[in-house]
Amino acid sequence: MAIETRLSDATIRRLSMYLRTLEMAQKQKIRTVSSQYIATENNITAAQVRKDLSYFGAFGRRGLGYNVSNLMSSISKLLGLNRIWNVALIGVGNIGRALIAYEGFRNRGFIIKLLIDNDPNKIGTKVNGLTIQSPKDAPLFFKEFDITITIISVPASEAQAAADLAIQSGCRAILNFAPVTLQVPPNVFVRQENMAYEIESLSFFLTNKKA
Amino acid sequence: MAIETRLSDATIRRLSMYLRTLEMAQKQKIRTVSSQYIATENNITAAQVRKDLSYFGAFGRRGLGYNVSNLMSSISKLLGLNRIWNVALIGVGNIGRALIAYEGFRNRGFIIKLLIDNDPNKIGTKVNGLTIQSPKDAPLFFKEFDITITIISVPASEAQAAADLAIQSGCRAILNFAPVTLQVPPNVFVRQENMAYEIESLSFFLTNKKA
DNA sequence: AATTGTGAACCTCTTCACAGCT
DNA sequence: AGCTGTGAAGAGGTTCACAATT
Repeated sequence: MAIETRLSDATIRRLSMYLRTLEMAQKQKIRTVSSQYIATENNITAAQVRKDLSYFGAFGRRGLGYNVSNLMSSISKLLGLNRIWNVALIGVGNIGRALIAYEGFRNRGFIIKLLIDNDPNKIGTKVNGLTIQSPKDAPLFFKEFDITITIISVPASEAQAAADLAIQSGCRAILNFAPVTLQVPPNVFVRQENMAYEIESLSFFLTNKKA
Repeated sequence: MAIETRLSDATIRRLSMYLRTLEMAQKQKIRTVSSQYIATENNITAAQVRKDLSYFGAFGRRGLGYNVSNLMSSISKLLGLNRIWNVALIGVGNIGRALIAYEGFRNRGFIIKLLIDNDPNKIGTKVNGLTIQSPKDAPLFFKEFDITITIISVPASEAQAAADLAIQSGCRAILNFAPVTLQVPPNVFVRQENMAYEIESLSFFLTNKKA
């Protein structure tokens, strides 16, 4: 099915949430769930769940609900999770190392195949069986490993250069952990992952909203 | 100034972005910036910047723009960043260790003072000078270190228990790295940090939107 | 001339409410 | 009776456009 409607980022993120809810339900041998069940697990409304799914098709049965295993496989397909994605990681520091070992990526088919760092002391050494490569060899290795997604975990001051390198090497999707807004061409997708922004919003609420 | 208007999460997150833009401007010895300058750096509109700031007061001068250093200190105060926040971290695994070393927290006054893990082999050992404590001693240590924010970096299956522990220990703000929607009382603030959700939204776009 | 601050218009996302299916 | 799918209504967030100020 072609996706025509303008979909919000929020809808896509919620699909990921629904998928986890379904996985947990399946572990508990639950065969069928209602939109209300999914909603309660995620602190949202049942109408939101149904509306989100309706953008992509009709997956449920009126009066009965959704078959857990069918809906899981539908959402997996929608999110492009029924395949392997080869991932490069630029910046093998503390955060980078944690991400290399992170099961949450590997479990979903995101396999880190290429490590890049500009520190001469790191280049040539191995982390988790992968040799750290020099930025100047990036275009070569991006092609060799058929990289489609790049994770940036360098300091803020180097993030734009890292993004430029990934894009020059043919990569169109970036997950950025540096606290910088990257400037990229319109055909490149960027997701910002910002631990600092989130903790700052907590301090804002603690400071201003005496609950 | 009392904050009465219903503020969106998005506005708060953008304040963090503006603060970083201002810091970068200051490093370049820029004294004054326009809303357009801040907007361009963050890929948003100038009207959005002005509207966001207007919720909190009038920080600029018509015809001139915003004084960098004044606006920095105003936003810092708004976000509650003009002080130290004592932070506990539950779950000293790969992600946890990276967060303990993460400069982005410390630089902003978020100081990790307490480490908790339920692995008997870890309890009593030290990481970055901090002794890992047992969950059963949490209430005691939360009080002793005056913890106001808890970072959860345990596996998904243990995240709710970790949140319950933090809340029982008197903590009202949680930064959650586990891919689970936490159920908490209405007076507790939770921010979800989900690396997996973000990379999945990249695979969605790569799969569906041939740009 | 440049730029802010802001009410109003606009647009997008969420919720409602109910017809339609099981 | 129970629950989905969805058009319409409602709420919320963003952009416009311009008066006010330097």
